[in-house]
Amino acid sequence: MAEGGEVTGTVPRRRMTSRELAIWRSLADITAELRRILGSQLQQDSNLSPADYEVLLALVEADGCQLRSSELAATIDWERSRLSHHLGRMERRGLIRRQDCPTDSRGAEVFLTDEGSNAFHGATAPHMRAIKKHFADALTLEQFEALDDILQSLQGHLHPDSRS
Amino acid sequence: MAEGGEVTGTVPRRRMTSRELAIWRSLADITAELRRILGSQLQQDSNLSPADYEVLLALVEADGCQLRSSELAATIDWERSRLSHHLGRMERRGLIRRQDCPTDSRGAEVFLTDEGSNAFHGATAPHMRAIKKHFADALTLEQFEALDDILQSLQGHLHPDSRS
DNA sequence: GGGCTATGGTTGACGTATCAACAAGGTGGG
DNA sequence: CCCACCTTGTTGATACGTCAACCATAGCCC
Repeated sequence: MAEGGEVTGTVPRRRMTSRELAIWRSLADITAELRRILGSQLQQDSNLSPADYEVLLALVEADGCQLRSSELAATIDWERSRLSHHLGRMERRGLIRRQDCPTDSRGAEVFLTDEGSNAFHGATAPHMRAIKKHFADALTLEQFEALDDILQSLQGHLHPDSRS
Repeated sequence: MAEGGEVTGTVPRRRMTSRELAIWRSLADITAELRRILGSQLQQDSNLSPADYEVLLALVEADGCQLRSSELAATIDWERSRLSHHLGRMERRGLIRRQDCPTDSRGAEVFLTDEGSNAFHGATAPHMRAIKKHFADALTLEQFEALDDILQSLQGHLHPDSRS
């Protein structure tokens, strides 16, 4: 993995080649298609959008299946506004409920309903199967190693100072 | 790149490991963030959305900077309905225009306005720079090789029969 | 030609994401 | 206590993507 004799370690190199551009486009297209496939599979199997699933996952993993709205937003890295709109829709569908927070009258506690919990648990197994089928089954162990390495480089490039 | 002595060539392997799942989540998150960054940069620099850019690119590369609506849809792989909505918005902004097709009275020809052409040409250089800065500069040549290989595997897995 | 089906394109409804503005409750310094 | 300021969460406007329904024309077969 170590560089050979070529220089230009961390210095931005010359120009971007057309091959590098093509690889970016391919990466963008293929990941978009994977998202689309997995999303519509999830919708078909469980009537949940990927966004629903993300919210439910965060709640299931939280203590007592409930979270302050802003903690939930921080957990899944959403803007508060987006979360508020989405929680409104999920509440209408009976997946979650909100109630006033006892310790801060501005706040809201979000918690799972039984229906939300059932939906999440019913969705997980088919969703994992779909990820395996469409993504994991395509790659060899060596390719996973290489991809992990690449993703760490990209992550480090986007957020240079976040540890680990 | 050839497999060692391990078996299980094309047969779906055992279970998906949690590491493989984590790599998928990381891939999805990082590519989403890259799209977001590049998209908002494009918007800031040129007041174009990524979708606008894709449409303009297809038109610029077409003969005479014009295309039948359905050819355009095929070129960029969009549903006709999505394209129709988007062309409506782009037309309101003066980026493109539509006119009846002389050889097929159902059809519509889409063509670039001067404004659309200028917007596209002004957008390209900063957009390329942004892709270089946020994506290409993060990776080594070896990583590009590996990523290309991985993407071809994924592509082949998603569309087994499309040549090259 | 008359009718059937396929194709090209538009529309409306709905869910979703982002932005800016906002209301209302907290917090801390004077 | 009071006021300025921060945080929490909601709302409305706008843009976007998908789906199903739709209209008009083209192509075809009798």
